[in-house]
Amino acid sequence: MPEPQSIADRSPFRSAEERASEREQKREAVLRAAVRAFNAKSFEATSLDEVAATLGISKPTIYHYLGNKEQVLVECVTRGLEMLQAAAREAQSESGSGLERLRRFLRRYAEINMDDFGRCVIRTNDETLSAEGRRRFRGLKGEIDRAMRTLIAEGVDDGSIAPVDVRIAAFTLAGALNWPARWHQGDGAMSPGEIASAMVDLLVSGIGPRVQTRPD
Amino acid sequence: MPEPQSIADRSPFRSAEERASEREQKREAVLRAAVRAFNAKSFEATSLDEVAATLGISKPTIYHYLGNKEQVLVECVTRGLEMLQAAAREAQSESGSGLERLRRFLRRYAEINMDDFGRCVIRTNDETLSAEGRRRFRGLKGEIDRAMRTLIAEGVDDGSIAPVDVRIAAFTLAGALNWPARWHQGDGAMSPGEIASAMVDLLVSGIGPRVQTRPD
DNA sequence: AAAAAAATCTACTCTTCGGTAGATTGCTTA
DNA sequence: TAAGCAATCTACCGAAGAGTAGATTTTTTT
Repeated sequence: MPEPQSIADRSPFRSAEERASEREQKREAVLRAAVRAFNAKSFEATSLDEVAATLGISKPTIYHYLGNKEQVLVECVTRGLEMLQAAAREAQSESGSGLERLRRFLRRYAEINMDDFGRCVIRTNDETLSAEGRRRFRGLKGEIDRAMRTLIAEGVDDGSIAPVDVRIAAFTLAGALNWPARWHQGDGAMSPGEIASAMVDLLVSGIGPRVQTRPD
Repeated sequence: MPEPQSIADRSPFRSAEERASEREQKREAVLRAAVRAFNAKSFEATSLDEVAATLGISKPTIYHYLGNKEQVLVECVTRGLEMLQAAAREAQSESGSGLERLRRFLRRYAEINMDDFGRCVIRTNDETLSAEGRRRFRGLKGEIDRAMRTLIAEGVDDGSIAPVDVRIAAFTLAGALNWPARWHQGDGAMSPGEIASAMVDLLVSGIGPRVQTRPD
């Protein structure tokens, strides 16, 4: 029994848009495979031959979709940085006390650092990049760092955050929430969201004994 | 005018111990130069030719003192890990509440992570190492991690630390205090000790608003 | 003084890997 | 149907860098 619908769906004659989108999908698949390999070992220790092999293709095919090895990395970190940037902009446009907005941002920040592309941002050190890539990378990271400091400062101003040294606080929070990029494996009992929440709660409350709030 | 004392001091005829110690000094100089280069870029991106050049020697001379490139790295991380191990043992043998002992340990932990060899421990990921080196590396790191968790658990038990999830707390504290290995440069206004203290204080108190302790 | 050992160098080898040339296959378009 | 273009491959080039061979120089020992 013929199935015309099905044949029409997967006709071998693609339209121009379909071809463009297929190309885009392949490009994305290359980036996804590359970022996983970079995260599993390191950018330097990963060869494009290895990345190609995991996709069942050859190295020149990667060059058909991306200019060179550095560009592969730059595209990966750019994806991660754009996620972080979006989170930062969202946090800045929200309502609520400084602490509430910082909390939301930090949770999202931590989650992104457990994503393939987010992990890559953390694990990439800018000395790896060419002058041009380094400029861009630092610029975007700086923007995210400034957003975090602004949120902290606003919380201090409105009293929702203790009067901390903003610079030290930003390093401490970012450091704690960057670290999952090094150990989180995607297995384990807790989801990234649960880990993020637990860590942020701890950073807000501290590990010191809770002050006994006397019932009135 | 002859200076017999000075000639005796720096006689060209060394004793056996002097020769052994000179060899040891040269070996140490190689490790110090290597760890600085590894920290500035990365192990993979640093060639032994570069390391040799900073010492004004040639690559084969490095091989005269150390077996191969991996052994150079292993020696560097071992030095760092031994410092951490010493700090962990000290913390466990001290007196005081769990929180007090944890604080002292964390400050020392953070300081070591701003030292050349400590930074190298943090920046080295075990996938770089051979099976043998990896086993050793993981073993020592695990010991330090267990010590931190034990201190946290003891603090929870004696009430000096809030009833936190020990695993999450260990990841959060370690992550925050590992991060200086990535950004601390040795310049900057604050000393490693000051940075360590400020970060630990923040982690203990949290960034949340301090509960107003009502005067009685 | 001769022999042995230690320290160091120059000049290699061999492998890995980024990147390219150019052929092949097959779809698209005029 | 011919020309053009997209996707992919095999086979290579050249640079970098880990590690070694073996010579040379210096120091130590006998």
